[in-house]
Amino acid sequence: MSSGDAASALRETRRPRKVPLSNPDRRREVLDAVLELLAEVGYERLTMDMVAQRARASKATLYQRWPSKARLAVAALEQHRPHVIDQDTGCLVEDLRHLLVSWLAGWTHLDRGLAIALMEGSRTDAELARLRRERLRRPLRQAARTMLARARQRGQIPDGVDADLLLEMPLSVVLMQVLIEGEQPDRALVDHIVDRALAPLLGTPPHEHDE
Amino acid sequence: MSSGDAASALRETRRPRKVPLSNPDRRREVLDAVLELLAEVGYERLTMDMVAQRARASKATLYQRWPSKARLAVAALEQHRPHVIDQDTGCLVEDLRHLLVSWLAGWTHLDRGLAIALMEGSRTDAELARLRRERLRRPLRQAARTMLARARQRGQIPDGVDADLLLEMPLSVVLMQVLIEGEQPDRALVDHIVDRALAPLLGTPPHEHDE
Amino acid sequence: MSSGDAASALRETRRPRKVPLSNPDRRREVLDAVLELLAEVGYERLTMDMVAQRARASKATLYQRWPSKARLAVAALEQHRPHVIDQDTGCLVEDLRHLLVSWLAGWTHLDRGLAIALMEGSRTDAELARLRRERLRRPLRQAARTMLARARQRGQIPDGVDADLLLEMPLSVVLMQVLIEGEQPDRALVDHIVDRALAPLLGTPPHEHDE
Amino acid sequence: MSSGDAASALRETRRPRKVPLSNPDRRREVLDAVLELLAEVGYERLTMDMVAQRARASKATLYQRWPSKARLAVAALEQHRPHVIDQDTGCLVEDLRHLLVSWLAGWTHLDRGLAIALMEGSRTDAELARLRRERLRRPLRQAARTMLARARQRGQIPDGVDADLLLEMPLSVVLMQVLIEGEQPDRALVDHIVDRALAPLLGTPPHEHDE
DNA sequence: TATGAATGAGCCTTCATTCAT
DNA sequence: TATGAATGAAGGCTCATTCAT
Repeated sequence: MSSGDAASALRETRRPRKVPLSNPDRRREVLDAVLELLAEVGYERLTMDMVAQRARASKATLYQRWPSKARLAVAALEQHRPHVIDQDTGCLVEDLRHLLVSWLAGWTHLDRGLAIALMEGSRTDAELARLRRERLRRPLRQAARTMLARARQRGQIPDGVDADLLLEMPLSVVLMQVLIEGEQPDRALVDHIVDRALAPLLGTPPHEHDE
Repeated sequence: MSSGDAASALRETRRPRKVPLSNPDRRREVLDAVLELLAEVGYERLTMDMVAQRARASKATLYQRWPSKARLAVAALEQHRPHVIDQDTGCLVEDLRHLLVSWLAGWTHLDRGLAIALMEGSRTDAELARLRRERLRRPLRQAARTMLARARQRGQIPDGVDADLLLEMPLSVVLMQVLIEGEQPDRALVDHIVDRALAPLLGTPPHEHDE
Repeated sequence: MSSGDAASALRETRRPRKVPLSNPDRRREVLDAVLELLAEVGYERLTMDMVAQRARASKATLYQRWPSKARLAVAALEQHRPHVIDQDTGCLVEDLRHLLVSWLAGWTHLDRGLAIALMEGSRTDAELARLRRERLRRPLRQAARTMLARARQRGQIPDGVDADLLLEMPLSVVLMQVLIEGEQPDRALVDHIVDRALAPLLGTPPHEHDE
Repeated sequence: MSSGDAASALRETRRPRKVPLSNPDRRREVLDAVLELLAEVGYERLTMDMVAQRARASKATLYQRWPSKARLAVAALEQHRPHVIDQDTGCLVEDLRHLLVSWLAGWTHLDRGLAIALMEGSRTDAELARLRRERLRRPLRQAARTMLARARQRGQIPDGVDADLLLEMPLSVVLMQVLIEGEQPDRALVDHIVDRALAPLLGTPPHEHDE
């Protein structure tokens, strides 16, 4: 009998527990459980028992691969990389809109909880603090770099304006909405910011966008 | 001299505490200890033992006044009201700068920790969730309302611009800087945002400011 | 204003707390509260706070008069004396019935709880142990003594029978019913025992009694 | 000899406990500790620390197997089943004597304390209340059923007598003696009741019994 | 005397981590 | 390697009792 597709075997939540943590699919399965729980209850309230139960592993097994709760959380968050797509529309405002929307699209219901968990855990774990800094805004910023370079070349950035702030401002507004108000971010918020602040301030003519 | 000023008695850090919690100064002293600890370790890691120790009270005494850890935290945060000053300079950009700077001035080293503690605790306590929503941005927003109304009357808000976003954007940038990057916010950051984004975008001539 | 009838003043559950414990009515009021609580929650679960609240006194006041929880409970139970009436009907079986019924009549809903509380508290307090022994059966036994003497004189006690057991048996059955089964004892149970055991065994002709 | 008999390993009171609670002998050992403590201090005053200490286990270990103090007590009492032996001597009075004596023989020094603990705990725990009803008299009653049936067939039960009371009365007397007077029940008490009440009342000739 | 308030010593329960198989 | 089980060290909350007014 060939062992077949390990991932699909795991998906059948049937008995055959026995897949070792050396198996990457099994490892991912465990880390996904951790992510879910971090998002649901936060870092402090996450217990190793919860993880063991949801991942159907024994705590001792978890400790075999990850030496502490903090390191397990770090491993889980390391694996969770948000993705952002930069697209060249020829217009700074539209490029910004695309960037923000693509970033939002990657936010699942997990991410709000994870962001808070990351802040919580950062107090006591340096690795988590590093992840917090790296993950929450850096991906978007990096993607934005080339986009803003294009805009500068096209002369779309007014004199005296720090281009980075053109991304920073809408991004921060969206993140705050999520973290503080606790609401799910959506495309409408991005459009509102773009259309009622960035576009008029940058002197870009109003854009027709679908939906 | 009679038994005299209770507050001054408290200041002498002599053993025989014994000042009752019915004394407002003593109560404030305890709540301040709670605020410090919330800022230091967060809500989940805050223990009643810590509070008792720092406030030099027994846990039983604390429970006599506040029926649970959550309610104690709420009481502490209730007492900690941020303050913001609106000043009419005749110029939207300068009014904004003043508002943000006065808001920042109210941030002590506590506030970053408290903001995170508030997010942490919100997961499990509805009162804390309410406080999170009320405290983190509402005070600034309300102060901003009249300021923005003035600017609109003066015709300083460009067509198509949602005036609220003119506050929301710099404010969010500062808050994110604090929460995500973990840095102390300072006047320089406010000035940077105002001078390198808002002013040029709003077409306001560069302003000379001290420091 | 004359202070009037202290007891009636107490009954009006209005403000005028202030009656000192030196007042016997006030003292009785407190001890009644203790009895109620003992019956409701037992000895161990009785707290001084409960007593203070129900009696509308401060704990410190209670401790002024009674030096400990155990002594307060003892005082309350001391004051609660069951009463039994012996009546001469000329017939042993009917005398017994009357005795048991009069004893039962004195049982309020309190007594079951008190009996258990007494056993609970007896483990740690010698005074309560003494009360347990004295109160639970002695009153009835003493009342029974003369009754049984009369029966002996009338020749109603068969040869070889220990007269004390003629009381002890039905009494124990009723007490067990209460303590173990947790049911309220009633006249029907007494009648059943008398009519379906004592009377036939003693050769007494069946008696007509109203229900 | 291999690692061998777990029970004998337990008997050597050496340090390295480590025998898991999955081992029935170890489990019984723990539950026996609970029974002892229940008998000694009652239900309310029983603490998990006491159990842990006497059973040489950690509290956390206890909680792994039993989810609460109440359930642990229930488990201990469930395991402690009184036993009664019915023997056919051809004579109702002697059958009764045997029944009561065999029941008494099963009473260890524990049972008085347990009976009280059961009444205490019943106030707050429904499971304990059930146990109280089931354990304290039911075993004896059931054993008595067939015995009384035999007696009825033999015509040994006088007209008008409720046979159940013939057991209930002596049984209650003994139980009350134990619970109220706090004395150890012994064979002499049973003999006294049988010889000085039941036998003469039932018209059975005096019986010679040893000791 | 009556009381508002304080407190040391627990109590039940949980958790991250480690053993032994 | 995976796991069932054990545990020291808290953590939130309560209680009998004592102060101070």
